[in-house]
Amino acid sequence: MNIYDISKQAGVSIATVSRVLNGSPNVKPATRKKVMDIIDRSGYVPNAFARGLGLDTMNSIGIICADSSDLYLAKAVYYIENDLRKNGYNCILICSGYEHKGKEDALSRLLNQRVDAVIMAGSTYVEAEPKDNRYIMNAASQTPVFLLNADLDCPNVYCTVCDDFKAARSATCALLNSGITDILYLYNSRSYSGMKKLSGYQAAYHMHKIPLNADMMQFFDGSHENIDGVCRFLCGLKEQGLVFHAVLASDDMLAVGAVKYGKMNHIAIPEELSVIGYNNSLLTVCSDPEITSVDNKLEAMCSQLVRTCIGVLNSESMPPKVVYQGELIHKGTTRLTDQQSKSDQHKGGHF
Amino acid sequence: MNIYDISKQAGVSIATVSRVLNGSPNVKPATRKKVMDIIDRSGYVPNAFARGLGLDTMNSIGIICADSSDLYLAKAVYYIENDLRKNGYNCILICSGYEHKGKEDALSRLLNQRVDAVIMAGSTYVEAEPKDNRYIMNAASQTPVFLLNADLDCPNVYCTVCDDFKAARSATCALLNSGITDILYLYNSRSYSGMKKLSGYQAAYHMHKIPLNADMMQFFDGSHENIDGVCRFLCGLKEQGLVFHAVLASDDMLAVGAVKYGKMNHIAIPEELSVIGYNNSLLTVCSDPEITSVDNKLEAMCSQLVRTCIGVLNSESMPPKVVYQGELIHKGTTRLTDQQSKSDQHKGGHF
DNA sequence: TTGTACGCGTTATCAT
DNA sequence: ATGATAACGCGTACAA
Repeated sequence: MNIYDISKQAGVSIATVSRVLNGSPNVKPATRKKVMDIIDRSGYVPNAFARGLGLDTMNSIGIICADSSDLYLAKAVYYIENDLRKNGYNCILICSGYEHKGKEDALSRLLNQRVDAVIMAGSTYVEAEPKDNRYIMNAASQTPVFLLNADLDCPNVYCTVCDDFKAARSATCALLNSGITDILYLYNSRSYSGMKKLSGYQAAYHMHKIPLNADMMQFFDGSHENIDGVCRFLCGLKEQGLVFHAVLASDDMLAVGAVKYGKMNHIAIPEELSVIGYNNSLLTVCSDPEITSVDNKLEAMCSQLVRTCIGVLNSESMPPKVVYQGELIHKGTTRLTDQQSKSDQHKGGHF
Repeated sequence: MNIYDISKQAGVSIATVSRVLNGSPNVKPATRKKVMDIIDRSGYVPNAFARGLGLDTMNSIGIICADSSDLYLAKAVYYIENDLRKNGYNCILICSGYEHKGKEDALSRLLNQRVDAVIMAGSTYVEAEPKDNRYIMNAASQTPVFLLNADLDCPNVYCTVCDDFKAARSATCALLNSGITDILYLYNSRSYSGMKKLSGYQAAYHMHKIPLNADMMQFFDGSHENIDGVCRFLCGLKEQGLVFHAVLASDDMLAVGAVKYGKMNHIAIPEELSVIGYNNSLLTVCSDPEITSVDNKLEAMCSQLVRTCIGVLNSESMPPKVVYQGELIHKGTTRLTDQQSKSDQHKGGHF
């Protein structure tokens, strides 16, 4: 079944069928009805490939993320797919993994597919070495690129980020204000955003004029699901004599590990150990007590990212960078008041 | 840049360029090299739409799931995408939601895109009413359909499932054998697989000649993330006077709620309350104690599903149905021995 | 309001 | 081993 078959059966030319199909106003109602009847009866659907060839688009957008089963990225993909679909776009999903090669492959795959845009979700896509971001810039010269939680200043690249520096600083300040000065910063990623969080932690100490201790910034080098490993890692630190009364984690999963560590060692939470996670994910409510966490407004960010994307595809002028503000959500692993953390957000504007 | 530009620069016809591109053996090595040099230098890539039009495929496969941010489905999508990519296919992801309309829309969208195959992940896609599965059968007449965790006997539909009936029965038997006869079955889905699990629970009681109590099979009607709601739901049951010393949940998230319920009411786990979850997801290790859960071999199932899919696309003969066996993974919320549960798997073969 | 004819960039068939 | 040319099915400029 193609447009010729329909045109023959309806006794009109393919141009008229095409016009009916695409809702052109220049069709006599009677003709339109006649054609529509044939189309409905036959169940004809235009061939998407032919359409794509002529229009140079199949209305599809690529989404790259490192691991779509990661709690945070899974949410991001879900929000983005929903919004794009509402705007008439299909999503081609590629999980790139965390290695550079995988990222480049994913991007080139999508460009070969001639997607209308590429969305890269996750801070892992912008790296410290400028040359490692070259491949994104090259892609952007062909197709608009939209980054979620990563920042890259380049034409045709649009960033939607959460200010992780401020959020981490606020969280740290909240702990410092409550009188805890031995805060262990626990992280598992050295990505752009990972480094921003670390800087935020450090900035809070500077603000409070408390010297930093390198041992209190610990990198956990393990799988994103190895909660038990995090727990053992902290036990190891304790055995080495490291003393800390709070853990600020760059990810909720690390925070869950910290809570487990506390329980295993009979350390009361939050009385003797405060814990703050990051992402305010489902994990925070699985834990007992529930984990205080930084909410980084993922849904709002995704919604904004798609809005920007659609705008760009419609040749509207769009901001190359939109910054959201994280918010500390107090739950059961801290004994902080909202007042304290809020006052800190207003300080430190000099950073 | 198109194939004509390359052919001109190389001083050959487009046919030769095409042959070089597609690795035809009928090209003189010297010519091949000459053409390849031009291609490499210019960075030319064949137009995917034109290619699609000619070959009637763009090597893309649709994945439909209700909610790609659901822990279980997210894993499924991840495994499937990875395997398909290794086989040279791209994935178009659509989240259909749990309503019928969304599912139909998703499917028709993919068919319009002329995907090579459709994968529907999740038990929600096969419903009790045969007419509600009509849309899948129709799709199957155009494109092969692969179901994960759902069973539909229809030409061109291939099913990869886990025997949830047996798994639920084994889990229930394990509890019964340990002397607990008041087991609350908690579920949140009336899908095909949801009903299978429920039947498994009931079958175990039959096997042990213990009468069923309708109050002990409770449906939780809430969001997939409302752990607090589950907890309150159980508290409500307790207040109504319902007595149970074990909870068998159709989903880990429900089991997490049960553990929380136990803690809130100072019920010792597993001493006074055993809890078994389903899916053996990350949630089971977030909880304290870690939750005993039914592992349904998701990764193996996905791998098999993709293998079947690739086989079908290559016109190989493939089995329309592959059944996996779940396995009870003992963790901290039960006091069962492997022996007990294993012996039950061998009984009841008459079901 | 409608129809004709061409272009989109491949792949494949058939000559040579 | 290579080239000319016909599909593939649609959108659309232009003509009528």
